[in-house]
Amino acid sequence: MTTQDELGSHLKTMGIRLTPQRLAIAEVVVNSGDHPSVKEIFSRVKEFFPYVTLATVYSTLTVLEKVGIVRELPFQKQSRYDANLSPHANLVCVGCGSVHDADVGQSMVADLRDKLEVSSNFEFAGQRVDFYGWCPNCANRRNHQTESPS
Amino acid sequence: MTTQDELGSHLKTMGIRLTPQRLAIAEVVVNSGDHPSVKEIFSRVKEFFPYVTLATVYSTLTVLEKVGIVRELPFQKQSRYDANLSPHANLVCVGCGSVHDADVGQSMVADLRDKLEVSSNFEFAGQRVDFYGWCPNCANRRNHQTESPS
DNA sequence: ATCGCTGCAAAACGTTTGCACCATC
DNA sequence: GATGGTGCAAACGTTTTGCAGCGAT
Repeated sequence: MTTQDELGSHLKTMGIRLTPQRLAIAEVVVNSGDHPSVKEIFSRVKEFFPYVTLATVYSTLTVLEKVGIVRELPFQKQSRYDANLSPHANLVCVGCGSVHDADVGQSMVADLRDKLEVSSNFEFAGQRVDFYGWCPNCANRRNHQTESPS
Repeated sequence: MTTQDELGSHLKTMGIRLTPQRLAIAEVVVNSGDHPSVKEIFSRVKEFFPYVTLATVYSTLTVLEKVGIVRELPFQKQSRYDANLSPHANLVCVGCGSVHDADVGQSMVADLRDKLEVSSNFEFAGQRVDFYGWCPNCANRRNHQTESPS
């Protein structure tokens, strides 16, 4: 639950020029429970700014990432954007493609990072933890559906 | 250390037609310590089969993934391929782009998965754990290099 | 001899870039 | 009024697809 005002002042604080499009794009990503793809962000923003283009969405997302408001999650087909910047795991449904944060396990992600940090001479800067599987809906549909429907 | 014969019989066992190109592509991925990109696989295979094309490499990698010999690791710019199918973490250098398996932490990845599996109603099928940072080489170069060289 | 893989070319797709006009500061 | 963001169009790089000839079975 982040207000437009909060987002707006955050952007201004970072010396970023504030436009209605940027505010709308930021709000879509920040207030989406899921991790929307660029096209999803594009179409949601289009409801308010019918003439907005993908180029603007891409450019704005890059700016928002640079000031630390969102994170890019590159996937095979297209990138999604995440407003949760703390170490956490994502649950990716291989059925419907939905992506959601795992409700628990944040500390384990941090623990794993700490452990790897001491046992390797690697300077850690970030991480990406995705678990693939079937969300409740898709798992259900999968189990109750015969291979060859009559 | 996997021999061509072992790879060959694995492919034959799966009912996959065995060609010299496929053998070479499989060997490159399986016997590469790192996780080569498609273009890297392409150029390594080209040393032995100068007329091989990217289309063949892509098609073969898809087949190899289907029979469970390799895994695709999609990155922002291009996909890499990994022959280590057990749950593990990757160390991705943001300086040089290299990708290597973390030597420890496999059990923690499995533990995290187990914990998430009981606390969510998600049917797990796989995972991808990447840690981003600076490899020893790039970290060194970064620390010993002034921002503005004279 | 059959089936399907290879190599070639073209298409498809997400993302990036160049530029003139316009809005924010 | 100056700077830089927007929208439009074209470019780019990776991946996918269609197809004829050839190689593995």
